[in-house]
Amino acid sequence: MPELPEVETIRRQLAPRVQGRVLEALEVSDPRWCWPLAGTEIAAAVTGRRVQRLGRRGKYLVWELDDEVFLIIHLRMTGTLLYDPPEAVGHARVRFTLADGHSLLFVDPRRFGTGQLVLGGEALDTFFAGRLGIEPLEPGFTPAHLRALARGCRSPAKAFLLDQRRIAGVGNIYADEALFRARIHPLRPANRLTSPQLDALRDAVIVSLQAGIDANGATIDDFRDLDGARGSFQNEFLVHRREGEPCPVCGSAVRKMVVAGRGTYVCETCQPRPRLRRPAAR
DNA sequence: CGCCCTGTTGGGGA
DNA sequence: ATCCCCAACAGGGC
Repeated sequence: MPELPEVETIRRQLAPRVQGRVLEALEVSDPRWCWPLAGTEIAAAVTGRRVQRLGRRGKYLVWELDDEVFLIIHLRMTGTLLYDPPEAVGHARVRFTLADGHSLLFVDPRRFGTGQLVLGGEALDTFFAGRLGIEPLEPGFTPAHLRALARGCRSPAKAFLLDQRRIAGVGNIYADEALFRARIHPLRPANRLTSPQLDALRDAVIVSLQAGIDANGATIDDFRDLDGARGSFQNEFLVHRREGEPCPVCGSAVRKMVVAGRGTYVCETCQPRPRLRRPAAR
């Protein structure tokens, strides 16, 4: 459930509670979590080290420990972090114990979440360079940059946004929201977007992600914050998961379709369907 | 009750 | 480059 805004929300809540603290223990009860490393190897590497900073890159949470030891956590679909959790919590996978007496529990029913150990700043750069593109909320995410990314990309705009190697952190929900705000149909090939459309898309990505951060990730109905509190407002989205409901702009019914293998919500009045290109003459 | 489908992600293989 | 399937589980519809 966490996309960039949700991971950022977790980071902001968690950072003041762990930064400057020493990790006293790490117990991994699910071997899948840190495969191919063993839980004991991760524990040995992080134990006794201080958390210098808790950062984020795309949808990854980055624990920067002493001696350039990095623990990189990804929550995938259903991962959650709980600070000082109650005793009986199902699907507990990893327990962090801090030297100040507090603890943190990684909970993940579906077990897609991962924790990886990276040694050295250079290895960290390599790790992200192979998987993540630009940070959409950083100044480098310019109209020119987005135009360069779209050039030569024949995939539908939705697939273009979901590819983490181009833009880091946009997931299925915020992709729908950004495309709606930019009035772009998810099926339109990225390399056939006009310059004004790409400029609008850049702004729409930023606005959509920032709206999610400003809502503390509470827009996703499943989202639990560090203290297990549920988001108060569900359904803050403009079109996502609003099949059949009226478009907030024009009132026509929001349609659901499958694009890039994911459920996709669109107002086909505001986001006109691309014309099928005539097959090349031969 | 059981079967089938869907899902907030990313990696690997075709 | 691009598409499809899969990981493992819960919940909803039929």
